[in-house]
Amino acid sequence: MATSTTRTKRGKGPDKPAPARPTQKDIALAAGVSQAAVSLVLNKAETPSVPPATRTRILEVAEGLGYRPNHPARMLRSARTMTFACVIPDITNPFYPGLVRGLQTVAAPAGYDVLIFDTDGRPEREARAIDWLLQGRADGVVATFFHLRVPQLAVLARKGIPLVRLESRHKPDGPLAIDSVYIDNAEAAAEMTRLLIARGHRRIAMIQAEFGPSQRRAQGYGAVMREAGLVPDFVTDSAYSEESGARAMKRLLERKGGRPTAVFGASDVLALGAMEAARTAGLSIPDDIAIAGFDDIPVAKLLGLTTVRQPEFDLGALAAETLVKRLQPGGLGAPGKSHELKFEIMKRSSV
Amino acid sequence: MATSTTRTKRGKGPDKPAPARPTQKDIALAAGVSQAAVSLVLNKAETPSVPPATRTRILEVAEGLGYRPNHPARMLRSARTMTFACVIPDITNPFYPGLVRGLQTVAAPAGYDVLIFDTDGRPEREARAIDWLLQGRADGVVATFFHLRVPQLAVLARKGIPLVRLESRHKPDGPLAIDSVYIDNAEAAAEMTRLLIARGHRRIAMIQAEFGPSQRRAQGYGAVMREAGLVPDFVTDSAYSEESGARAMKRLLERKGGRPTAVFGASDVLALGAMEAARTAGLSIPDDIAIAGFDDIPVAKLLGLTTVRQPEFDLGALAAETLVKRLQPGGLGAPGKSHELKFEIMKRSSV
DNA sequence: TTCCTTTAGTAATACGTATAACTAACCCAA
DNA sequence: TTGGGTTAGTTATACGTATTACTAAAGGAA
Repeated sequence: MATSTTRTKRGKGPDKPAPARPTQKDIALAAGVSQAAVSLVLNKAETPSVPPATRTRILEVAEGLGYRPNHPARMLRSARTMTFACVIPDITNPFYPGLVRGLQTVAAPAGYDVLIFDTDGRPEREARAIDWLLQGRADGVVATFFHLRVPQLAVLARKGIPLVRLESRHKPDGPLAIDSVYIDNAEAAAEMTRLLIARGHRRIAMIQAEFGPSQRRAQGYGAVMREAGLVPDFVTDSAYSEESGARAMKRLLERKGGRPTAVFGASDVLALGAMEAARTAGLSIPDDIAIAGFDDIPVAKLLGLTTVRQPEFDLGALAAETLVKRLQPGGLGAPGKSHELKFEIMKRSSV
Repeated sequence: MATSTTRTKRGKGPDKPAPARPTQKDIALAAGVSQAAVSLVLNKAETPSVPPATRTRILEVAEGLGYRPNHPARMLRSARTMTFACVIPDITNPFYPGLVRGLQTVAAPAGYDVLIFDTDGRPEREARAIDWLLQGRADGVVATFFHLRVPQLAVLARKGIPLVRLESRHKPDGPLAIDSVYIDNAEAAAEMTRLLIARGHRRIAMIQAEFGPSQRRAQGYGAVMREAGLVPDFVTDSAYSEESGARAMKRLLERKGGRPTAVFGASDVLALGAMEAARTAGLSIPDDIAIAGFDDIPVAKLLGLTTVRQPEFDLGALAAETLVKRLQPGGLGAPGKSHELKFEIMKRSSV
């Protein structure tokens, strides 16, 4: 028993003798019971085999020593991490913090923590995320993948890790524990395009990003344009960043054939960059050029940006609910479902 | 040995037979060696006691089975989580994502992941964060606490978990592994106040939040105001949110004695709310009322908000570097240091 | 041949928890 | 007085990994 008390703990290096975090063994020793009894009392509300007196003593000793359960040990033993991972391209894109908040709001009461993994929208980082998840660091995942498709993602589901994808359209049900939440991006973009046309615009350009939901939004825009007998006009820059948006706008403004009268950014961040570039070029919005976006990030309202509202908080909350259900007994067997939420066109002053 | 192959794994419930993630034992079995040999090969670059042929065989089997190390088991065994926690009031406040990015940028190459914990700026959630950290979920922490002070935080350092606080001023060195990074908030606010006075303003109000760095900023503002023979004028609303800022501004505008000519928001988010309220009231900025903020969040530039730039990315990166150093052998013994970074006044069109 | 060294590993253990299986001591009824 | 049941626990084991201490076999030198 002396071995237990002389234990030095965590790194036998030349560090200061950081006092050990007390374990159940320490409590057991101090309370004169076995470690098993301690575990029983600490975890079960009702313990038929431990009388109230002993129970109280154990709890008091635990309290006195400042006992906190060792999370890694619990994870190992129970094969549960009580953690959700949130895999997103970029936390500095204002769309995602809202999503994260929605996730957390549902996850926390269910006992789950949320861990953020940024991919930068790069394929190798997305692959790393999968690898990371396969190490058993989270019980479930909410993710936006720009590059990976179901074949690469299926490994998660097969290993018992449910995944909820933030998607840009309805996905057919599949046999695996891969669900999705989405708004109909194509229809939303179509509606926004119709609005621009209704306002009299004929030369409408769309600023796209290379990957991600931009594609689907472009489809909606393109379809409506052609339907109206107009020519879709795409400018693609790399990422969902203001810099990309500004660069694309510059290219539009420098064109020989004259500039468009309206520009539809595939995301608010792109639209913001476009607005800045337009202002820098001395154009006034919406008189000289109309600008629309997609996402309705918090700033959009302040800047008067006309945009498509995605209910990001609700999307996150719904994703979390889906995961919580999946992780209840038997939940992994159900086929993958696709949940649609409604978008809304926010008409403001930029159009 | 049949026991190992018939193992069903993770939840003996009525779930689908999710195939087990292979362990070192499985590799050992398939390669005809012991688990110890597998661990050796997988972890050490050089293994004198395992010849190249065996080594290659083990690696091939591991690859073939799709082996991924079990993170919880590693954590338990090595008492290292390879995770940093980032404890912040609210990830939707645009100041923090930049900080997180800085953190991640330094943490990732050093092998650390970053986990986000929102406190909402509420004392009980801050206490929960401490509790959570004491469960051994992270090797180090970067945090902004609005309520907890060193006495409550010391427990982390005493248990060997280094902490870097995002502070609003210099902190004297302490014996514990508690460091801080900061810009001189009082001086920054003072300088901004001087700018407002130089622009001819006499009636300058400050919108404060109840807790957090607002206090320190208010001190700088108050000192300069009094020095200049002016009367500090504080309006306090609860949180760092646009709603709070707008509410506070409304109160300022509805005052009987006439409204101030300049308003200094203790944070950009507060200033943004104030701007909106001013616009709603039909005032033009800066002609009818000047507005200044603090933080230089990304939108500030777009909206032309004059503000104090905090190098949030660098603050995060520096915090991460500090943690990485602390976690090197012997790093926990050094006294706590306070690192100052420079702020910058961003003069834009709102003042 | 004997002893020593090298090679190529293996066996055992610990990390902290949860839980299934067991048991000693006592009481009560038949 | 024997058997069964309850009370109050305990013992043992497993989760997957990392690491220390050990060893069997082969090769070489004296």
